[in-house]
Amino acid sequence: MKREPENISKYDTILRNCDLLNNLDTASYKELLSRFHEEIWPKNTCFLNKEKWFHNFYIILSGRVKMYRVDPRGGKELTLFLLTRSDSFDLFCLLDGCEHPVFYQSIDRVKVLAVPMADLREWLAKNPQHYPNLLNYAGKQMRLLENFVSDISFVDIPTRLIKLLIRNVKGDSNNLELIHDLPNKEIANLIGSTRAVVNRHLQNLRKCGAIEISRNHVEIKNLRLLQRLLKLQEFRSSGQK
Amino acid sequence: MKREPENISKYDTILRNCDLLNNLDTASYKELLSRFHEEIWPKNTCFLNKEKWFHNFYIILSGRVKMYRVDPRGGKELTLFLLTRSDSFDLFCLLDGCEHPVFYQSIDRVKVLAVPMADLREWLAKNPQHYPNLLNYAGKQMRLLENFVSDISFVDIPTRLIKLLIRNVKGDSNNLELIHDLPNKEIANLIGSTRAVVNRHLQNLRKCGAIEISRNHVEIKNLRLLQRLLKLQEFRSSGQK
DNA sequence: GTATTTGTGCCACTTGAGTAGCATTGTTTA
DNA sequence: TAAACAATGCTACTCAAGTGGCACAAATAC
Repeated sequence: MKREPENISKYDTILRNCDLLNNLDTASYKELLSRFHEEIWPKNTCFLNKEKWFHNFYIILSGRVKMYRVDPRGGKELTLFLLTRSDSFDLFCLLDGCEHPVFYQSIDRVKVLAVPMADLREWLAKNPQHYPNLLNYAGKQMRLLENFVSDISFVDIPTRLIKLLIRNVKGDSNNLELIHDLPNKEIANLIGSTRAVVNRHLQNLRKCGAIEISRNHVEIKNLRLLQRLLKLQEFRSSGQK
Repeated sequence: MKREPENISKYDTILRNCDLLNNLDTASYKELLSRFHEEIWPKNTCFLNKEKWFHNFYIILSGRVKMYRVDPRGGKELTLFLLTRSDSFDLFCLLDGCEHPVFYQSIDRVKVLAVPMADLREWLAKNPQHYPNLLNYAGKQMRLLENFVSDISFVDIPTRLIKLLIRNVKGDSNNLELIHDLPNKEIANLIGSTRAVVNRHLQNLRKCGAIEISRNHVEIKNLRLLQRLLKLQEFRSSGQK
């Protein structure tokens, strides 16, 4: 499955969009990429982090990968990050070299570039001017996690659902990206809830004309309405106090 | 309030224990410390992050500082990190240079070493061999956040409370550190709950002899029992599925 | 083409966490 | 020392979220 860097260069736009690789000079960029090779994983492949990821670092070229935790008790799942093109993992292992007790699963057929973790560390040590890129990326991820914590603790399920939908519309269109074709169960995992509850609230949103639903498909019908509902939820909560 | 580095050297053990400064060579260490100055904040001083912290980076010498978020709606609080001696902040701003929408409040009279964020960045750029320290620390914090997310989403309040207590006993003793003198309200903020609910569960733990409670004081009476209760909770939850 | 699996929609039901309120008891301050 | 304040202990109540179950539809496998 190994390929030469020349072939890799066709992914330039994807890679330049990756937080770790943007604004690199051509020399560093090429040297780094020469250490990568391409891998393809079929849909729904699942790995425990420590087995494999511990030794490689990946950048996604196409397809989606979810990083999630499983409740050791009930088997409930929580999706921490839904990774897509230009995202990379596992940042945790890269940062501190420890195991990371999470699972990864491909949601589509996925193409990645892989590099041995040790190679990447070596390259960083040799080109320390690129550390700030990594720091930036780490900061970004930490902010996402922090927002997740406060959302789960402050915000109720219907509001979290609306926020999820709004966050995933592309630009000013009504087009849902990334999550439009997920089953209710996966949507529930993204906001820390359950299939039945998410379905209940999706039905409410459908009934008021904000969205349309079919099997493995959610479509935004009225983004403005969703935004108004969000404001309303915030108002209602504060009014009650 | 400025002091010379000679005075600072008396804090060596505290500073060497700080994740950012351990295993530095003496030269880098001294050069870095020379840029710091000491500050003292009275008890219960509260700052919004972006006003002040944006420009300085702090290492705590003594006393506790909580980093927390406030629900814009209800005014509910969530304590994200309870920082103490050898901890530092704000890591988020240091990493990516952006504002960080959190509050900081001193819980005790607090002594810190402060350094302008720009100085620290400059020092890092000049001594890039020390970036890995920072990466390590960032990784550690991310893991804490990730654990927080999954705890809030998977684990019920009584269990989170027991985990908080166990996590804060010093060594093998029964001594609660860091949180032993907090009011119920602050304990609630630490696990994402409310005063009344936390009190309810603390009473239960008291009634079965695991802890003793008085005003602004929680004491472990039977650590073994707490650990057994924790196992029991995990068992009960999984048994129900 | 049939069987099986996967996802949906919707019911009735349970429950843990949050809320409101208040009396009581320490602690601080004037 | 009195008054104000802060923290606690408890009660009764509400409600959102989760649970269990089932019929039905769509997709997939055989």
